[in-house]
Amino acid sequence: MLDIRLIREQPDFVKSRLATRGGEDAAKIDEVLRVDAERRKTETVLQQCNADRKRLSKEIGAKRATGEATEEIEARVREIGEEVARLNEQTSAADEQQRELLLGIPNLPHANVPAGKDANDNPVVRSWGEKPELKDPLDHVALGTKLKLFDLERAAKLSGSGFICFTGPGARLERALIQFMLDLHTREHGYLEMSPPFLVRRECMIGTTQLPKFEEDMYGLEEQQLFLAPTAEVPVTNYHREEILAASELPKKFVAYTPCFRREAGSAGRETRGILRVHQFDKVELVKITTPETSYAEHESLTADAERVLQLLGLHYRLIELCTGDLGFGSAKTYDLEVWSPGQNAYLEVSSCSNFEEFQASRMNLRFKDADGKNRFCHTLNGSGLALPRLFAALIETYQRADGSIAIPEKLQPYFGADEIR
RNA sequence: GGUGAGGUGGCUGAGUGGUCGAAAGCAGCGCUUUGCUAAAGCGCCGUACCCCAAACGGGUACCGAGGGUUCGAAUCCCUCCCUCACCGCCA
Repeated sequence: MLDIRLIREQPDFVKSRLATRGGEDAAKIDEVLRVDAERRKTETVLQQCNADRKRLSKEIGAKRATGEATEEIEARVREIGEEVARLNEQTSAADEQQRELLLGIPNLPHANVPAGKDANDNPVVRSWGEKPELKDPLDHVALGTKLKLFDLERAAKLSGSGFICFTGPGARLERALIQFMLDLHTREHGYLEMSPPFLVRRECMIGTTQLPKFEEDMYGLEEQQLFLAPTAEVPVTNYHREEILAASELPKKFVAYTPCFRREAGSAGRETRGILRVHQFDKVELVKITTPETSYAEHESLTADAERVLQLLGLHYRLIELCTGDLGFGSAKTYDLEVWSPGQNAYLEVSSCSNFEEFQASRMNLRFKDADGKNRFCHTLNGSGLALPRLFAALIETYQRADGSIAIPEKLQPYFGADEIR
């Protein structure tokens, strides 16, 4: 969340940066300032009362020791006590209100993020490879059905629409991709592999900004007060929550494969054909915890690490930068990686690489000790490396052959154990 | 799930109602002594927040979390969370 001190000291700057996102957050800033001023006023009075009570209580102790009467002071302290209780309630209510307001205000876009209204204004940063030349390519649903790589109808029988059941060579290809990506990131890019819990506490979901704003998109277990993680970002970034790390151990680089659970409320009809938008999918996720000084360099290298997957698999892609109006709630800067899908005749988002700066760290109280011994918030970053179903779709569509079989890219063959599917 | 023990500062560990934000030791930082190493002595050494133009200034809160009792709670009571041990159940 945003630093209340920054809001206090430079409200106009904060408002103008938020305005580039296109929302109406200026009113929230005014509201939070009002609550903050009120809160500090009562807090000062409260602290004065507490000081009085503390002093007088000690006096009672001293007088009792010498046998002096204390009834009068006791009565006074009791009065102050009532006042304290009242003010206490007021301050903690204001505290809570302030935190709630702050949790609902999005991050400031980094100064160099291109201004824009929506996805149409996202500039292409670079692209790699070429669109494959295919005559009447089948899309992944046709291919997958024909070669029995997955079964969407039977998956719906199990869990409803929006679920996939990979089968036979499809299941094996999925697993091969996961293994391939984990090996690449751990062996060549220096990430530490994690296999975290998939169910997480509410505080974690607040820490990485899924809550409180996007609760309707999350699956939760009401009774147990746990949520199904919509991405490994949640358990992995929160791994060090409430900790003070040594500057020397930063940056920390984690890679984790997990299933991801998303309700996708309100997205019915959009990109819902086949396996492109589902309620449960697998993903390999990259997470970094860094110092503020290095986070943007680490952001570039994290993005490059994700791109490497597509390069090694020989899949055409482009990298776009999200403009201010399209930026996610907690992000200061984001690159989206889009792979080419011959079947859709479109680019599919397979990774979103973001630098959250201290937005998440402040929510989860994740800090490090700097060279001067001061505790400062870390910066957190993450990006998919990559999301499986769309990668799967782009891969089988790109490598389909005229005879209906699918070639397996060379780098993947050792993992898949064959050079084609037919 | 049951029973029992426990959760105090970076660590170890005292503290069972008053002057305790908390003894002591270790680690860390600074200074002094010393030919070097070692050792010794002295001092500093938690976090968050509030007031102040600012300070090596003043203040409040925090002893797992939240409530309660009391003039006053690390200390007493209740609820919850977590850790450990044993038992039960289980992949």
